[in-house]
Amino acid sequence: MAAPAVVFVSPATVPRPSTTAEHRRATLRGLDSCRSMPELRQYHSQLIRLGLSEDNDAVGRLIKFLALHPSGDLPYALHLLGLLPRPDPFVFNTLLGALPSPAESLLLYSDMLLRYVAPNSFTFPSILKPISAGRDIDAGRQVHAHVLKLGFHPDVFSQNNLIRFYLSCGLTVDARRVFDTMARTDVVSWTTMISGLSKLGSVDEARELFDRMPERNSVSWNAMIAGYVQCGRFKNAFELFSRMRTEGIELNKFVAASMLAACSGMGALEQGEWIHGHIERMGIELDPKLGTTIIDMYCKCGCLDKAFKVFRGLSCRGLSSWNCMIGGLAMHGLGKEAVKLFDEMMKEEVIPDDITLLNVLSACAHAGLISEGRHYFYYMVREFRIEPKMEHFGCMVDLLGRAGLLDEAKQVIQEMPMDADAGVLGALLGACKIHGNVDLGEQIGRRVIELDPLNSGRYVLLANLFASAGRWDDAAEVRRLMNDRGVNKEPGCSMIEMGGVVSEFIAGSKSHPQAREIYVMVDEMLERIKAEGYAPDTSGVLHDIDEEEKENPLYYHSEKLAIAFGLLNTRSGDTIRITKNLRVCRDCHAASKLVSKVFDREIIVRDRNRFHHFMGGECSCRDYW
DNA sequence: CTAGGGTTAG
Repeated sequence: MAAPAVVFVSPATVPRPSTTAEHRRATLRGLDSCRSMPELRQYHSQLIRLGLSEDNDAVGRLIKFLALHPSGDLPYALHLLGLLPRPDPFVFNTLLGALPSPAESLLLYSDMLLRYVAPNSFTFPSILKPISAGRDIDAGRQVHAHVLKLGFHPDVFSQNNLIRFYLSCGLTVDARRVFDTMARTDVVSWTTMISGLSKLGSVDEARELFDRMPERNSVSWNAMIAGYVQCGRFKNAFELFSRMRTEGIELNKFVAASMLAACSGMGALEQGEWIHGHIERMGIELDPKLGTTIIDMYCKCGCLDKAFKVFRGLSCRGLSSWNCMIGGLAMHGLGKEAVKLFDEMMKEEVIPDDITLLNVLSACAHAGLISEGRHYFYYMVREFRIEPKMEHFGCMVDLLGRAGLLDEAKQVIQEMPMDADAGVLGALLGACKIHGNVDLGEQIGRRVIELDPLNSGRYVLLANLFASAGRWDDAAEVRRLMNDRGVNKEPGCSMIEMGGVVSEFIAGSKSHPQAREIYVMVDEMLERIKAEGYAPDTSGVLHDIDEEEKENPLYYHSEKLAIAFGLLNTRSGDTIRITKNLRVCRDCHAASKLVSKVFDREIIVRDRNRFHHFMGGECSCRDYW
């Protein structure tokens, strides 16, 4: 049956219902499907004409639209509430949840009490929404007191929202207290705890709850999987995912998105492709978020062409899709292409944000596009009205410094409106290392270490800078400082996926089942590239930009082990993909170039900063990294 | 022909 005709065009066309009650009903139904402000105004005037301006139900629907719809009008909603002689809890509840700040929400709540409107079980979840979002601890505690005072503690909805509130404020103990004393919990109580604890870094505590919970749905599974992904524990995410599959839980788009992020983190292309395939097989629609997650997966797994294909195929592209694609091109050193895509985005009149510009600047930095970088940096405020943040300055320092324009980089730091953080100064330090400016590097390096005393990379970089200048005593002193502070070097680790299985290698480690063959292969590999002119870069023990254990011979850096494993499991013409946690060192970079030529493989290495595509003895970064 | 509003996942 067709929907009943509702009237908001002109009085002449209005079909006249026989009774006012019928008229009222039709108007209320129509209001529920109202989609725009002009339409709403028509309904409002109609309500007034029907004498319904004091009708809670009717005006309540108006308020609901005004409060919740994106094109709504909160002040108007509050105004209407003020006109109601006997507002009911519903009207208050709707507005309590829609107000932007905890203070306003709390104020309206006290207004509600002053007008003798009794809160019901919908009231506390509503008011806790802005309070949780605004992390207002005092407001939340007051609400908690009222939940108890007014006897709503048996209400699971209210309790679940108190848990959410405490977790959003980082108050794990309070959240736990509510959770542990609940007479009845439901799946949402458990899932809220799991998700909240994970976001606060207590994934293991979350996992204990997950294992104990009486009933799990796909939301619970995904909350736990996402928890692992967010803290970088991809292996745990994969383990849990396969358990989820064996238990026959639906792989919906949320789980797919989480797992795609896990694949991105590990650079696990085959797994990622499988998830993408599953999304297609299941006919799951690509919303902008999911589409972007797939694009990100392909970018971070080294498959730019596939990322582009998905990007081009998206029916609904969000800003983040553009940002992601531009960032992907940047990571792969394709600066010109990134700038081109940015131009295309401008032509389509998509409004860029700070991330867009950051990615454009980073694209310029990775490709050495100095003048383009300067252009976008100086014009981002004027043309796009985007104020540069710390990261933008860092990017500029990186761009200029890497190109050897140390003075200009220094000038950027001096002129920036905030104090440079360790990231920005670290970029300058890196540039000093590349260009052998020991004096500036020493000065900057010491400041970076004080700003970021727990980051091993900073010490290593400064020590290496001293070592490269022959200042061994200074280098040793920096190392001593690092050791005294108990800062440990992050061990270099390389991952490679073969047949859907991810193998991890740590420098010098022999724990892999094929370790013997791999080490034999490394030796053969090095012999064969030596014939092509490879000379191990052993100039000084601490010579590399970063960071693999100097105690381990250069030859058994994790990257070389991973390449050897890749060679054992591929044939001539194949591609080997490796993901590293640190930056690729100079020696491994040189070796990889030659291996790609001698063994006829394309080797794609993702390091901490960017991608290197080695082929035919060359690297896509043109040694500019 | 007195409903309408609230919580967990990317």
